[in-house]
Amino acid sequence: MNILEQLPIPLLSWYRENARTLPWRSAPTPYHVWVSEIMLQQTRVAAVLGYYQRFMDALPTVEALARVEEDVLMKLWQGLGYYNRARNLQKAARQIVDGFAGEFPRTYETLLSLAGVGEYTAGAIASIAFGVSVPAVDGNVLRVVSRITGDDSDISRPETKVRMREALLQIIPRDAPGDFNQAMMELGATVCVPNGAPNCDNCPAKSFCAAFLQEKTAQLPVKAPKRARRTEERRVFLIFTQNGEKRVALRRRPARGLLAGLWEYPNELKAVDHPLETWGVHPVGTQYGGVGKHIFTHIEWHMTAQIVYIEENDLPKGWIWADRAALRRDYAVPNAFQSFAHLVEERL
DNA sequence: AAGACGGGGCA
DNA sequence: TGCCCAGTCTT
Repeated sequence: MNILEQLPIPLLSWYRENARTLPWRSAPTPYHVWVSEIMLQQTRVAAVLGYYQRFMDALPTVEALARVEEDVLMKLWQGLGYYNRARNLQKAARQIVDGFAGEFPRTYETLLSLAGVGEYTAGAIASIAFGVSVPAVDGNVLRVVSRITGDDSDISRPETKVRMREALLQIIPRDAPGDFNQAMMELGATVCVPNGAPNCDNCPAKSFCAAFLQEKTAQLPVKAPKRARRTEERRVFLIFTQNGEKRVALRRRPARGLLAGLWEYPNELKAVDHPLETWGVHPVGTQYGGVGKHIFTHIEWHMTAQIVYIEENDLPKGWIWADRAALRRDYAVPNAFQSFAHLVEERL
C-alpha cells in the first residue's frame, strides 16, 4: 500500500491553516501564476517578493510583456539571476499572443510547449490556474516525498523524479490539485526544510512519515554531490571620462552564455595580456580600484579593479558612456559587479 | 546524463 | 565555506 495515500487530507487541512499570504495568491490569474512560477524557479520566495509587484505594475498583461523592449525587461529582472528566464518569458508571451491568439494555454502538454516552461512549471500552472490534476514536482516536493516514504534514491536522478511524480499522480486530490501542489511546496519550504533540523512537531505527516518515525530526517533526501566550481581571475576596468560630464564606460555582454545581454564594466581574464591595448583604449591616468569577489553556481570570479581615465572620444565602438541616472535607470548590470558599485557611484 | 545558468540566506 | 532554493535548456 502507498504510504502517500495518508497525506492529502491532513496536508490540505494544514495548508488552509498555514498558507502564507503571497502577492501572486491574491488573484491567481494564469498570467500571475505563470510569472510568479518563472520567478520562483531556483529562487526563494523572499527574493521574489521585491520583484513581483514591480514587474506586474510595469507589465500587467501578457500583451504588454510581449511588446516590451528587451532592455526594459532585463532592467526589471536585474539582480534576480538566471536571466534566460526573462528572455524565455517574453518568447512565451509572444507564443501566447501570436500562436494562441492571446488565449492562455490550459493543458499540461500545451503549457510544456511554452519557452521556459518545463515539467514543474507546466504542472504548477495547470493545477493552480486551471485545476488540472497534475503534480508539480520541485526540490521541496522531492524532499518531502523522500522523507515521508523513506525513499533513499538519489533525487538528482531524473528516474527518481519520474517515479515520485507518478506516485503523486495517484494521490493528488482531483478537487484541489493546485492547493495540494502548493501545500507540498509550502510544507517543504517552512516545515520539512533542507538545511538544519526539520520542524517535525508541526508537520501534518508526523504520524506516518517514515523518516520521522525512523529518525532518518537528517539522512534524507539522498542527493549526489555536486562538482566543485572553478575560479577565474579577472581584471575589471572602471573607465571614466577625463573631462566634462562624469560618466562611466559600459559594454554589452554577448547574447549567449553567462549574464547574456546584460551590461558590464569591461573586464578580461588576468591571463590575457594588455586588454586596454587590444581594445584600443589609451589611458590618461590609472589608479588601483580594489578587489572584489563573486560566486556563481559553477564559477567563482576573483576580480581586481583598475580605475582608468580616458578621453571621451576614445571609447571603443559599441561601448557606451553612462551617467549616474542612466546607470540606475537604463542599464541592467549584474550583481557580480556589486563590489565596485560604491566606487563607481562616488565618481559619478 | 551532465553541465550551464545567478544570487542570496542560513547553518 | 557549502548547500539549496516553487528548474530549464543545451550538449
